[in-house]
Amino acid sequence: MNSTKGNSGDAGAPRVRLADVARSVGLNRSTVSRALSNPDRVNPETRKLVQEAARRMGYTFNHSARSLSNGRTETILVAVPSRGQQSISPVVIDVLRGVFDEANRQSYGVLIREANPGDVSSRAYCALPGGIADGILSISGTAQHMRHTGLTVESAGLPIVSLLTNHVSRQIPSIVAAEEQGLYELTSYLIDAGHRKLAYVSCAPDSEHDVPRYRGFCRRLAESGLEDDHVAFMGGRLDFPGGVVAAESFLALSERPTAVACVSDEVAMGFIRRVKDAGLQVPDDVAVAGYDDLAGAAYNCPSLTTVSQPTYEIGVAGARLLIDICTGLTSASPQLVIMPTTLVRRESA
Amino acid sequence: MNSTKGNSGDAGAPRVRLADVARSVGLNRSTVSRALSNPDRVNPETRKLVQEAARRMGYTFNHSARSLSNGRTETILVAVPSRGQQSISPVVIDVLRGVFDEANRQSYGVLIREANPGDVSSRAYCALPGGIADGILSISGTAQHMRHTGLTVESAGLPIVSLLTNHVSRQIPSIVAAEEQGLYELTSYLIDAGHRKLAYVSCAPDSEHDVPRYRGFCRRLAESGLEDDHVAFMGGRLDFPGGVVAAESFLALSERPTAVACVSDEVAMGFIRRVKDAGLQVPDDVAVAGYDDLAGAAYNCPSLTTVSQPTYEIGVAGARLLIDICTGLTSASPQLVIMPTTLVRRESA
DNA sequence: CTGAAAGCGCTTACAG
DNA sequence: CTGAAAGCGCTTACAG
Repeated sequence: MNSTKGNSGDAGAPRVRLADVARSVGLNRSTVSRALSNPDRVNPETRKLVQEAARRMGYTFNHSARSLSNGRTETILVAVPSRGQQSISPVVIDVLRGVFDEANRQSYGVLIREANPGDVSSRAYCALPGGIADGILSISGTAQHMRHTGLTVESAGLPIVSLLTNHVSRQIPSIVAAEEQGLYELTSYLIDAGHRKLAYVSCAPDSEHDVPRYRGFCRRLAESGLEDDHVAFMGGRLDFPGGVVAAESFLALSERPTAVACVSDEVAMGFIRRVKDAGLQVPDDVAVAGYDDLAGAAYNCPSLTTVSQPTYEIGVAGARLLIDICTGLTSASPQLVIMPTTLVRRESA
Repeated sequence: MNSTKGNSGDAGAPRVRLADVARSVGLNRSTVSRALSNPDRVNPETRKLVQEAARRMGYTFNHSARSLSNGRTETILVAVPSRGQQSISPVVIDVLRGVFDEANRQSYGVLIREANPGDVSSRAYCALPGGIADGILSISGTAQHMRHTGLTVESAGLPIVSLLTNHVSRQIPSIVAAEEQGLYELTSYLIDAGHRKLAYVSCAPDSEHDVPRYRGFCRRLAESGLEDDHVAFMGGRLDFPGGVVAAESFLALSERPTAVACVSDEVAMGFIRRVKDAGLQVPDDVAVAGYDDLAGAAYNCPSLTTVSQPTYEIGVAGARLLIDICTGLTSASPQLVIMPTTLVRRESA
């Protein structure tokens, strides 16, 4: 069958197998297997004997064989949204860190797939082979994304958990930040600071992240009877250039709002840059706030007042929930977990 | 054996197996297997029959079974250096994008492991199980890192390729940016602009990335007989705060250099911020340049003159080289590939 | 071109 | 507590 096991590119001697260890200690393979992966079901002395032999011989189990046999891969597949030419979003990266740490802790592997939300042909998941992962973690997946990549519970045939975006209506357990509440509090802060004419800068009006944030903004405005006087700008993109574009619209206004809440830190930075270039002072002429609390937010000039999300914690919680579902510890019921955000006051607003 | 196949968390019907397809078309499993993974070795009509049945029945192969049988996982393991509490370096992220794209193109999976260079106990690789990946891609691994994580050709038992850092002396094929040349050209540019007293800002004097960059800086200085008059500052960290620290030392100087080359963009941004706060003008009082050409470099105020590295391309080339070695297309000889850098002129210098 | 058989390296009921 | 056996779902020389 595979006498030429190990490709031409390999280095080193052939791997030690379970059978080799068994032979060396004079025990059956089943006993050795148990001693290694189910130590309590074996005589303590046997256990020790086997474990020492395994260590001495440099035995490590074969992942494919084990998975094939017991039906679990102890690997999770993480789907991160591609932004085309642009680098992966720093927010997603931070969630990923949490996922790595938790997966590591539980000795799970993490397989990553970058998926293009717009590209219908990226059927990476429609034909997801079996035996590759026990579950799927979707980070910041849009509805379109979920549909196009086959990230539905049925078509994947694997449990799915969504992070950062709420897909409980698709029967997918989701862990999100309290985006609406975050913007509600930020808006409160702006109103308390005396602002009466506010603006909101979004990227696309119906984007997954824009909807709850804008809702929180409007809700707070309504509570102070200010909802009729606000303005909403569209940058068109969730990044620095998007903020610049929005700032142009802002500058063109005859009667400008005195405070603007941006959908993200990157957008806020672009907005600030443009209004500063136009000679305005931030926050004196216009207060500008962001959302995300990226590493760079503290270093911006002026430093950004923003909403901090527990990205790392969402990653940890997501990995844990998914693994618990995979192992049957938790049911796959479409629960929604909302993690608290916190307002970070700095110079820009 | 595994009658309870599929964990309690799974969704959907049991997977279709090769044998199911075989039965449905009245052919042997071997023929079906060939028709699907080695189409040329089968009668065209048979092929079509099988492929249609497979599609109709929603068959996808089982990755574990296939790997176990043919000895290849078609997966690469990527080791990215952990920065502790900090987010993964944006440079590494961009390399990763290239890796994803190329792996995808070749239908390879990408398994990620974040490894802590300082943490000796992170023996993630020492006990790397077989059947998990065909090769390892190490991104920006330091020597210490490689040693501690068992990333040596012998101990991993798998081919390794190093990206961004040169480990050919450890018999590891490496793909790096022309860092020395990049700084040589940047320094040329500064000298041509009339600067005669220059400074270099490093993070740690013997860091993998500092050595070649500083060497390029010094070499160019020497060519103009300027090597005795330069200053080197240490920020201690490869980030914004590191640049701030270095700027303090700079400001304390009685006779200050007129141009400073920083080891990275983040460091340059910190440096600029601090000297601006001290009332200096950039580039008029002091010209400051970075290295990396991060997305934010263009948005900094002033925008950064810097050295651009082909990070995405290095990722693509790295994945391709590793896969070629795994499949035996290329030998695992410790070749060194040096990708060209380019000087990006903006406002800061 | 196709089929029957052996084998990849594990795990896990089932006996004892 | 341990062993013998069957089985996970594929692939691939080997015959025909």
